[in-house]
Amino acid sequence: MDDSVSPKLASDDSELNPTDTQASKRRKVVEKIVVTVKVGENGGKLKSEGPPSDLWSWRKYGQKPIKGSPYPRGYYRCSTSKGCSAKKQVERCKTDASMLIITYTSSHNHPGPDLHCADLKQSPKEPQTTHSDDDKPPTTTLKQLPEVSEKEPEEVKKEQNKTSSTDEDASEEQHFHYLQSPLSFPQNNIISQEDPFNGNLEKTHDTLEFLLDEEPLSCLHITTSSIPKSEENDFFDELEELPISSAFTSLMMRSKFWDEGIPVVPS
DNA sequence: CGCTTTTGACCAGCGC
DNA sequence: GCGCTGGTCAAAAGCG
Repeated sequence: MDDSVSPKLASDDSELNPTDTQASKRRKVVEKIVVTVKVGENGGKLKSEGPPSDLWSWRKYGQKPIKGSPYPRGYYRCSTSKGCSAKKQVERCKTDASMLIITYTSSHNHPGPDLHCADLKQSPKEPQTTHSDDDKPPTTTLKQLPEVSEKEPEEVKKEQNKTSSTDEDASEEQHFHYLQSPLSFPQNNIISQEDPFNGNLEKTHDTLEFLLDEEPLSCLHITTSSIPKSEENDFFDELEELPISSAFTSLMMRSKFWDEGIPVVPS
């Protein structure tokens, strides 16, 4: 499978981190972004650990039980573009099963899928998407953004109100979607910069920005389920402004500045 | 028929 | 130097 993926550790890290070269084949750190997502109680009900659905299509290529954690960690690779080396690891928080810890590594070597796609509730994962090559996504993406942003917040609102109490089956999937809604990432979103970055406010900031560019949707829902009403309002307020950010984000995304922006450098 | 997911094995880095 | 753990590969099975 990994057609473009060279055998073993050759293209991935090495390419991105010329400095590391062979010295650091795998375990050495690469750009790493840790995002914590609250998937709700049913999160676990989703197909195996709940496949993270982003704008990009991810293909699972491995799963391993992690020491110290009762939940296994899933390894995903971006399948949106063949040559894309973007990867992400998804694992459940050992302390809070409703929390998903998504670690993004490497960057996408291709623009990005259609943002509106995600919003439209399209299938979380499109079959190889329409554009197979690294072609650029239709500029329409930008245009659609505004619409999307307006929609998302509303939906999220509803969901929050409703789900806050129950949403068992049917909403499961939908719920998940909302959680990752690209526009709903208020600072609340738990972008827990794991240890290395922890304590570095600036770093966190960077990461946040980075996230915006890299994963327009990496956004999740707020983890703290107990959000005071007043905050909620604020939260939505932010959402309304998000559209702009989204567009901005998308712009950045297109300029693959992600490649250069290394948010986190866990020393 | 093609793609994704699942599972086991192998490889390599890291700590002791 | 050895053992452990994490990460990736590869083959098979399942699903759309």
